[in-house]
Amino acid sequence: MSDKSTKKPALGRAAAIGLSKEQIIAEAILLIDEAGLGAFSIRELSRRLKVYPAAIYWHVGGSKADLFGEISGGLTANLMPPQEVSPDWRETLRALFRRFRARLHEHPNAAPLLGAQMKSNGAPNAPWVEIILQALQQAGFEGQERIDAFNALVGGLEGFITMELGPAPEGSEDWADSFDERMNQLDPQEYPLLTASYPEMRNRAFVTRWRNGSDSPLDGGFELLLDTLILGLEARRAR
Amino acid sequence: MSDKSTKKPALGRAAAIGLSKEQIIAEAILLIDEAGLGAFSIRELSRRLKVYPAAIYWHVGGSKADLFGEISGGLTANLMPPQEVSPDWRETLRALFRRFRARLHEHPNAAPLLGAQMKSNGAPNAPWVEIILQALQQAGFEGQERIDAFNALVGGLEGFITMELGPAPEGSEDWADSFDERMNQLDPQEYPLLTASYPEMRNRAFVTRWRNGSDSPLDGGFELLLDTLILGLEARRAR
DNA sequence: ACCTGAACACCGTTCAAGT
DNA sequence: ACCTGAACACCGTTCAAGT
Repeated sequence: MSDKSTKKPALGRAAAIGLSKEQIIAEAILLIDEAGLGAFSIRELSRRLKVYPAAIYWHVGGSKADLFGEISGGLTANLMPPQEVSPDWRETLRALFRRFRARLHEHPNAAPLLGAQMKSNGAPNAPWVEIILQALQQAGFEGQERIDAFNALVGGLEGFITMELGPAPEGSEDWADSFDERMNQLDPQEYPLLTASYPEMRNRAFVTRWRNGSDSPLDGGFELLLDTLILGLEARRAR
Repeated sequence: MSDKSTKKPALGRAAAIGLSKEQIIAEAILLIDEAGLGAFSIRELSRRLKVYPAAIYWHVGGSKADLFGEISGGLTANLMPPQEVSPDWRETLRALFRRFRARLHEHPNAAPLLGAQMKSNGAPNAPWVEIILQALQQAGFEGQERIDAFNALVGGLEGFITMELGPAPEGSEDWADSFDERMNQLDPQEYPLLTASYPEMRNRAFVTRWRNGSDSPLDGGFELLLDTLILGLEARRAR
């Protein structure tokens, strides 16, 4: 029976719709990009694909979490091919995490799937991990300290991006007035630095913002963090 | 009419149940601690309090997000009284962020409300911000660089904790087998460091874990991050 | 193999009505 | 002022049945 790769997709058979896993994931990312993770639902996705909700479940393993895992996995694949790894571990780390951040900024609404939840397709991003471990080895870290340094780098930098792209509160711009008012009520005697810095920190710093990082990216903070971590790792080795 | 602070809570009137905002928030935290953020719902909360769902809405402003904001705000209040701030900025930062992490580890399931989502009651934690800005001033940071450093510290450290306490995948322990198997299939030639380190990294490092930080805390990574950041900030000032 | 169609057990939120 | 009771418009997921 030549039911494999006939041009017409199984015309006459029941499955003439030709839904595929890749197609579902692609449409899911589109939906998340447009409407946000909070507005995403299997039912809305099925409406877009013009199929019944149950059709989704046939292609992607039994649950919404599995679908999120697939999306998450695809988002961070192929970040840095081996030949682009620099001989200088500092450059390698800088380039790797900058690309990682840039990738997530392309799909900010999907970012929480990575850092905030542990959604994965069960296939850890091995090349990514290996590059970081290798850089740390070059920097002189061994054994348990290398693993701690790995966690510090990943937790610090991916954590930053996760917070940066965390979903904004619902009534996006209604917050401006109430937020500003509360800030103006603060006693400058008690909070001299915060009250003085608020004009520059407003929506440009954690805690004092209500817009998220896709509208107001925190480039300066990320670059300083990256720089400080590398400087700190050097200083630690120098002791 | 003395309907204020009579001993018996308005007996005879309709509202004899005596539901209060504080009571609702306390029970909500209990529910989140026990069942996790994913299993939390207004309806389940109302069942525990033995009231109709709509009763919740009367006390806490119009939405579930507002309730989450209240919880989030209460969780980080009173972290460090002014008299406990050290004259050494390094000690101040260390103590502040260690306490912050300890606080979130007491309610790990509620942690995503802080870092991962921007849930807040509209009242930024002013004392907390002021202490960090003050420490950075003592360290010699001014103007925009101080704000960048603030973002680097908060994003890096709170981000680490957010990732550390991110919710684990659903079938908690079913992941062990499939995860181990995938790791054993990796080519040691291609991934020498990862395959060699996997025994020590299994559930003790980001990316190579399926349990979350309340079961498997990443103490070493956090301490190294804190140390590295402070060393890095010093090195940056020394230039 | 792939999808329909219907069903089940849930949600968050609103609103009139009661006391 | 505070809560009931019912309703509305949604969910995720399962399962028999169709082709």
